[in-house]
Amino acid sequence: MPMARMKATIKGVAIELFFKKGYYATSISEIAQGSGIQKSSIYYHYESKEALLLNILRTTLEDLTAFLKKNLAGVFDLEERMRLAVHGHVQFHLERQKETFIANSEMRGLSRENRRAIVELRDEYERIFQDLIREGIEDGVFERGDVKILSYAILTLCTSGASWFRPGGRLTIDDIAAIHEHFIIEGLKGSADALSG
Amino acid sequence: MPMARMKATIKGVAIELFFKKGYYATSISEIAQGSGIQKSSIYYHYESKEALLLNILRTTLEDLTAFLKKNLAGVFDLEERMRLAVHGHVQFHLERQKETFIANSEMRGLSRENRRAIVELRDEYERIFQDLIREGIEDGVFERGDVKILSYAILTLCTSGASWFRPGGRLTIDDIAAIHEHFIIEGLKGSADALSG
DNA sequence: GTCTATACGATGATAGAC
DNA sequence: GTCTATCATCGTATAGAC
Repeated sequence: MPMARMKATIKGVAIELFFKKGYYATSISEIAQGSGIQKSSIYYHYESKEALLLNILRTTLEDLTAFLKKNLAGVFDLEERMRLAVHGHVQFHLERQKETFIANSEMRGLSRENRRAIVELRDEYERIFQDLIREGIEDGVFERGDVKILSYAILTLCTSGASWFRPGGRLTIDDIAAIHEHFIIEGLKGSADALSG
Repeated sequence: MPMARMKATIKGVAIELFFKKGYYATSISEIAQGSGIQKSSIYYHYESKEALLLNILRTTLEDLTAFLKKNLAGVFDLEERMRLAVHGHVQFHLERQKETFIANSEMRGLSRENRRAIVELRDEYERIFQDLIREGIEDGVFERGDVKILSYAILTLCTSGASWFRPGGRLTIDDIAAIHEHFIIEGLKGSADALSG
């Protein structure tokens, strides 16, 4: 098997296991077994267990941010930009449920320097939402409110779907994204002043 | 030191460590060191590491449910009941931030039977919110909507404060509870129909 | 109730053959 | 690229003295 293939296989198996059992509870042996190789062979592809986790977290956050920027490109209406941002955020979190769950829960498995790098990526993503809220308020599209708290509330609400969503269930990804999109836009326009304290 | 005291000390140390490093990443040795005893002495108070986790999860969920029921006792107006439920939920999650974080993230550390028992406690709590939403809709106080999805959204939103709240910061616990209370009541009354898909 | 000592398996990681 | 063999360490938990 060519290296790139096995490297991707290992990553896929790790995502499944980290999602199901958690990073610390998953052993290199289990990842090797799921990949059909011996545990020592893992180290040919990844230099450590933490490097494997870091790879998962980094690509997930990079893909997430790239997806958001792509969705917003060429759109200038602020309400429409927020709708697209929320919709894309929900969509990505449901389509890549396992990776985003890991990204939201397993940062403690990283060393200080690695964690710093990942937190910076996450903050960059959150800043896009905070800018959208700020611009919307300045423009009068949204009511006044605490930008940081609003952004946390929005992102948490949208991410939450990932914990109960089951593919093939009653609602499609687009249904759920639409529900959140509507709810949040209403909240930002109508009740945002309540969030300023 | 009398047994009850040390048992509580161990539990307190475990809560700190499980919150900071996670259940699997925390060793019995570390808990012992933090408690000022040898690791073997832990087993005089708790029969296993999992029993310690179970104890934390059970008391947290039992206290949470008792707090909610106490808050709702003697109040019959449905909007007021929902306000009190949200306010109490936020308050408890901010006052006992570490325990509720553990309760929300470390259930995977339990065996199947123990997890079943804890999930049942959690479901009992969530059912109180779902009943409130259902009754509010039937009474015409809230707009129509999907009761389960609404309850998940409400609980997630309120719990989220626990991940960024820092005691002594800009906002008090009551401030944050009031913000959420207002935001959710507005959502239930005004935009709830958006959540029915 | 707490101690010292220890059993015993599993872990992440490396060395070197093929 | 993958294998076998192995290392050092640490994990939970127990036995028995005090």
